[in-house]
Amino acid sequence: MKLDIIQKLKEHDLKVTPQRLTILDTLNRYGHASIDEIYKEVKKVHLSISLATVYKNITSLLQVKLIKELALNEAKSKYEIIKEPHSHLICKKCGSIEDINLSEQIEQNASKLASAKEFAAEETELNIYGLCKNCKQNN
Amino acid sequence: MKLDIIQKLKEHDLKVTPQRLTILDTLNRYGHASIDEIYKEVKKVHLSISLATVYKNITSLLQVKLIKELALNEAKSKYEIIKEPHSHLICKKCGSIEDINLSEQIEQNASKLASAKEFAAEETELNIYGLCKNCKQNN
DNA sequence: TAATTATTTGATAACTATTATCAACATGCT
DNA sequence: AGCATGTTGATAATAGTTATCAAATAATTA
Repeated sequence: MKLDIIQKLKEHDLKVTPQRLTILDTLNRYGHASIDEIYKEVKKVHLSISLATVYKNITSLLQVKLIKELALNEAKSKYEIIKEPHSHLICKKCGSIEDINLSEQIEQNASKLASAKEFAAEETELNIYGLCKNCKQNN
Repeated sequence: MKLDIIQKLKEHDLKVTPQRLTILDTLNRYGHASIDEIYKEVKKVHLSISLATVYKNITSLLQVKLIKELALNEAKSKYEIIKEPHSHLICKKCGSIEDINLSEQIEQNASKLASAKEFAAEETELNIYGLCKNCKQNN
């Protein structure tokens, strides 16, 4: 089930610890989670986990590109497991984040714009801020 | 020249102080700047400006929407004066940021995707991470 | 499976970043 | 000029992140 993850950890000399797996599992279940959210959630399983352990793991998981940061305007960064490229619908009110498929058009268009400036694009990030379905109604 | 800015400040009961104008001027010249960069720069003019003053100004300028935050992955946020919508080419090596025009196509496409999810899009943000012309060469 | 090595964990100290407080001061208005 | 209100600068208080290090654990080897 998570053989690919374990393999990637081993490739980079990262050990497969229960804490690390629980962090990854939390990210999987949450989709996107902040340091605090991860910490609170992982503590349910590992009562004595240290906040520092969460930070250290996030750093190493970023380095080996198992996860990526999602830096947000006026809010704390969230982290997500790397999968296919996608965009984000970010609710300004409740903070919820929904993934949507990045149409290829957009990505192609973006890298075209970039190469016109002789910029070597590696990653395209499209974030849409606004109000989610729910918050739009209860306004 | 900056009548529109002064007007907007007054509309929101923000006073036109020299420090505040210098911060705006710095953002204008830099294009994008972090808190630290603004602080260092403004200090050249106002020797005794406090870091707290910079923070407070950034907060109030954000509130009245004269500037916006640019939250970056693995780097400190930068701030920019709000003008026409545009995208960013962000160099992972030197940290430089270049504005590019967001083709209308992309924006339209994005809000189409959003409304399909019943999401009320307010702002679309397209960031392209990679290597700038310069860093690409000296690699 | 015991021994060995390298990494990780947890606790906490150290450091960095941000916000709050408040008296003195500056701005905008009349 | 005089008043009301917002701002500044200094600094204390918080919050967020990173560094340190001994004890514990995972992975490897014998």
